Amino acid sequence: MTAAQRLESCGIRPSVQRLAIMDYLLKHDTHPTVDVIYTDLLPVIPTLSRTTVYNTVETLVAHGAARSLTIDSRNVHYDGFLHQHSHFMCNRCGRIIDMKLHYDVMDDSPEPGSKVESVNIYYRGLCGECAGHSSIEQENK
Amino acid sequence: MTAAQRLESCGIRPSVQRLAIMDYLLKHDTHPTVDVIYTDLLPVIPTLSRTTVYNTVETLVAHGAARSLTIDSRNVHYDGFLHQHSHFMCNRCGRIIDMKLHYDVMDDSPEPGSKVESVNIYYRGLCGECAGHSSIEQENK
DNA sequence: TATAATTTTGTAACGATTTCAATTTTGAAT
DNA sequence: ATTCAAAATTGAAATCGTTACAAAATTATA
Repeated sequence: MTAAQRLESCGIRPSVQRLAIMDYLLKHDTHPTVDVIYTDLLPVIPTLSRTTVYNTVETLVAHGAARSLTIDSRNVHYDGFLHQHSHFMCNRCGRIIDMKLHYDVMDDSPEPGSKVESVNIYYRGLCGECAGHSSIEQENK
Repeated sequence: MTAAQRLESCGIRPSVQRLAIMDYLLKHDTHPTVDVIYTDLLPVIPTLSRTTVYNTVETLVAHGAARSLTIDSRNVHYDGFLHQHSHFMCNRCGRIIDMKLHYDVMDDSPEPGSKVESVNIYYRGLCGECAGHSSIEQENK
């Protein structure tokens, strides 16, 4: 699926910036922050503003074209992969890795009358690379 | 379980501030932010500093006496209830409500060699109270 | 007591995000 | 095409949660 198709199917008007940001999310499974998106796209769109990236990811999430991840209390991360899946965040290097969902999520309500809209599952620990080493200083804490 | 017992069992030295904050977490299932804890305890401990609350909750989490919740991208919330459970955050009023865990969490690894340390599950939607109304302006967004 | 270690405190700094008004771009209607 | 209105982009300033830091206070130990 192209960025144009995703925007179209979510009812979002295309623009150079929106297409570039959507495209970035579709082509990277790294769950970038606003700042990463901004830094990586600046060479491509030299007039790009950080505010535009904030505005755009907000629009994408509001229209269901992307998902925001609040695993990391420091920054919000964004994910353009919409199929149901969970995440693993490495406590040492900070990477967020996709994981398959291994069980059926219940849609039970916390109290009568409430409506569940989304379910988020994430794991924390050490990724394969970081678990291998033993005494490398922590890049993220 | 008293605050003193919790600190003791987690190897944390007691102090007036630590006891008060631990006690606050044990007596409230509201998943307060640092600011809420600070504001509520200030009348009790007039000399309390916000920094102390930050330091203390960090100590509590580091020693396993409390848990931090990163559901809300705005603020970190804290939880003194240690049994395995999940959370529901209302998209309108912002409340975080405890939920039972309805299934076994798999401890499968995202990649070979990685080590899972914790699993977090949270739901978002509208709580019973907010789902009931239809057009009250949003207090939290 | 004296001394060292720990904890608390307040201020300043930091950094992610939001606000806002001006500018630019886009779309629709002439 | 040209004009006008609406929407999107931009950059600067403000906001606000959190962290850093050094001084003051408290506690533990000798």
